[in-house]
Amino acid sequence: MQPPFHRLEEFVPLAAAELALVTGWAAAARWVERGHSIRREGDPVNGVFFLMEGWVSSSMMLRDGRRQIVKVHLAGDMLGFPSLSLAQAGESLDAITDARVCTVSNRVLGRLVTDAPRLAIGLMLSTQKERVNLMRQLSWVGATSSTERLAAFLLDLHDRLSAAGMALDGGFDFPLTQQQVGELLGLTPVHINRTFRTLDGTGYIRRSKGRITIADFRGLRGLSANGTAPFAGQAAWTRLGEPAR
Amino acid sequence: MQPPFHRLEEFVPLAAAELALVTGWAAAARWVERGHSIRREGDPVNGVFFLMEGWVSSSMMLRDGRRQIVKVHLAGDMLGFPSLSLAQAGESLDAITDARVCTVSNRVLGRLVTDAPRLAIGLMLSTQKERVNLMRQLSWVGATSSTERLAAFLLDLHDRLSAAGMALDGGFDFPLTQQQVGELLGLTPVHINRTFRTLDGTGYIRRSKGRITIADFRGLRGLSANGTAPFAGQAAWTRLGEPAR
DNA sequence: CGCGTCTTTGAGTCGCTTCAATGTCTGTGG
DNA sequence: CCACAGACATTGAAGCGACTCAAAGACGCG
Repeated sequence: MQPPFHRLEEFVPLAAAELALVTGWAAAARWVERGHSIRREGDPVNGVFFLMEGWVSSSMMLRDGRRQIVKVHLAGDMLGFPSLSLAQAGESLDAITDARVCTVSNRVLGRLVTDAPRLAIGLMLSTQKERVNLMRQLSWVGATSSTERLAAFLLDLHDRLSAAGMALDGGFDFPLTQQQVGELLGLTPVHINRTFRTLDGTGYIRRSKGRITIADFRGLRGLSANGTAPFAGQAAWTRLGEPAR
Repeated sequence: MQPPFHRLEEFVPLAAAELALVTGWAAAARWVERGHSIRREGDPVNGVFFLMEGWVSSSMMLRDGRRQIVKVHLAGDMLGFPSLSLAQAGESLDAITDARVCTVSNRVLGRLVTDAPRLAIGLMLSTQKERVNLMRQLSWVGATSSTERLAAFLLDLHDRLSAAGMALDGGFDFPLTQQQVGELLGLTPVHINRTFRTLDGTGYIRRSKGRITIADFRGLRGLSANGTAPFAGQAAWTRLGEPAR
């Protein structure tokens, strides 16, 4: 199976040398078992990570022990970028399923601007995309009901899995526990359960163990409070004047 | 009054040529009146903005008309970066007070990597910082009570104003309406009001029109659910190997 | 003075939480 | 191959925090 570079090339196509570079990262991947941490809040920031395979959550802990999952990462995502601005890591990265990740050290990152300028710009745009996604999630959590929230999340997840070739006919693997979904959407696991039951009771989705199928896209989209974000793809790069040769 | 470049230099000190560049931006500033938009959701993405003076909100609209304010920007902030990844702007930028902003065009941005590499890296780190802040806000909104949320927001705001020299002895101007605070924290204006009254009834803060004073930092911090994020400052740059000459 | 915007207050309701118990599945060891 | 433990899902009942609806102050401005 080829490494999931689709996210890296979403905004800027990679030059041959750059492709070689990231292929080099991929060679040094390591396995992390389900439930184990890739990096914990407070750990030193030695670099960022590239997720080759599996699902990983990025979360922050509150003082009272409550946890907010900030994002569920899929294969192809870069992890840990935000902590570059911090003295110690501000987010925990935990493997939801068994996961394969490789580390991109600070040193390599620092050289990226000169060694792989197109990749650097691509990562910058990718980071902005993550910010948009965070803003969208914030708006779900801040301003919508549990049904709207869950609907929006499932649709978003489907789109992302779909882009990675991991969804077929609206169906996809779903390894998250209801507890985790709750921590992501700011709801209790109990209420997540009732909301799930509402959605599949109404026929919007179907569930079997470890798997979800979206049965009625139109209906779900009707529930969800905001549409799909119009990411610009390569146009974002062109717009900047394709500065990196 | 000198332009608020403190945010631009938080992570990487600017070279003389770079300082000249941003001073050039500042020369072309324009005024935006309180209540008016700098850019609306759906507008074309012609560049980003630098906020010279005043308060600006960045918000997303949901289909049902509800609005989520994603961030309150202060003088020195860069605005509109996330929309670089989008085909049309995904966020509205609205002047909360009269504001002075200048535009940084796509073309200028595109050249930044080669023309002002240190600034480019500084902006990249700054963007990561914004991501951390967004994550923190998400965790407030997703997992804390109204009191904790408001306390955390006021403390955070104070710290930011303080860094810009706009707070004295815990006191600062506060031009937001309770409606806007509600849209920011995911609560109704009515409930924001009651929460405010609780906070100043208990003596944590004092309010007079358009102004807030934090009277009991220790107490407020006790309410707030997470501490201050440990931003790395110049160390973040050093860690990357100071790659940009 | 009068109008619009914002703040404050009260009363009633609802969505989500809490607490608690039961059901179901999976893996594991005897 | 069955018994059992642990993790997860499901369900019910009761409570509470935040919302809704509504009305009345307070302030600023023309």
